[in-house]
Amino acid sequence: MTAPAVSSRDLPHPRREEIRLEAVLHALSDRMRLRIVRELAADGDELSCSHFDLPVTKSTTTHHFRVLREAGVVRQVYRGTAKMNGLRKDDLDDLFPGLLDAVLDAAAHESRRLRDR
Amino acid sequence: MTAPAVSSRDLPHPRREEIRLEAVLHALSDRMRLRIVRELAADGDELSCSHFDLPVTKSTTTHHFRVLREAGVVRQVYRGTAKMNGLRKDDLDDLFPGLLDAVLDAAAHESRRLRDR
DNA sequence: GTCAAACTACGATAGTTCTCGTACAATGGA
DNA sequence: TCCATTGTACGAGAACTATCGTAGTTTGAC
Repeated sequence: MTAPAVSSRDLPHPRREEIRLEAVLHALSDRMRLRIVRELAADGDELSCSHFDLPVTKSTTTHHFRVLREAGVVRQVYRGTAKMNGLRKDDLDDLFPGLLDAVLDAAAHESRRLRDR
Repeated sequence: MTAPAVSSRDLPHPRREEIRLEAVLHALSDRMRLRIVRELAADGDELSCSHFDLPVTKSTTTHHFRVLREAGVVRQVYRGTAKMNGLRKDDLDDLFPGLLDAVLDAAAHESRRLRDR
């Protein structure tokens, strides 16, 4: 038990040592999820699910957040009716130094490149 | 046409600018394929498909190499009866600086960590 | 207690993926 | 020419994925 539950509703997260590279890469290999992770990294803080304006339904959004959580990429905590999402940057940086930043850089590179024709 | 065909049998590859981050991450998010890429990176040279002793059948191996090729991760060329595979490190490093090395480092970290209990 | 907001659960569908086995094709040597 | 090596094509099955819609739960405010 690292942190006290913020709500009666707890969500299962992999412990740091249970996070697997393949699962992380898989979680990041989807348009929507990469977009979520980029926004979380850019903001640097916790964001609610509803903050993201994704072109899919709410239930699909729920699905993508669960994939990210189960892979160990984000940490989710209920705060009232909202479910807050935070990047597990500390855990990822410890396990896979430089990986998250490299992926974020790569995503930025690519979107810049595609934008400039 | 960058390089002359080594054989009458040519294989389709994405051009550098057609390589997509999500496809690369997806290609790398599989046990077998990550293993292939790690061996290619460690060897530094071209290796034939048969060089890899993967715990799957030949047709499955063919499948994985095709996924890697179509994502732009490896370049495949026929040389006699052998099909040689080389990492497209130059292209990947140009498009996504540091990404490949970060993934390879992460894989090395993880396998070391799992080996040491 | 009622209500709206936020999110989940479940069932369904269409598409993709990983895997195999069998049969086939191309190459290079004996 | 015949053969061994190497890899492909095709068909198929089981599992997974992304997506949706509908119906439900939890919470906080009124």
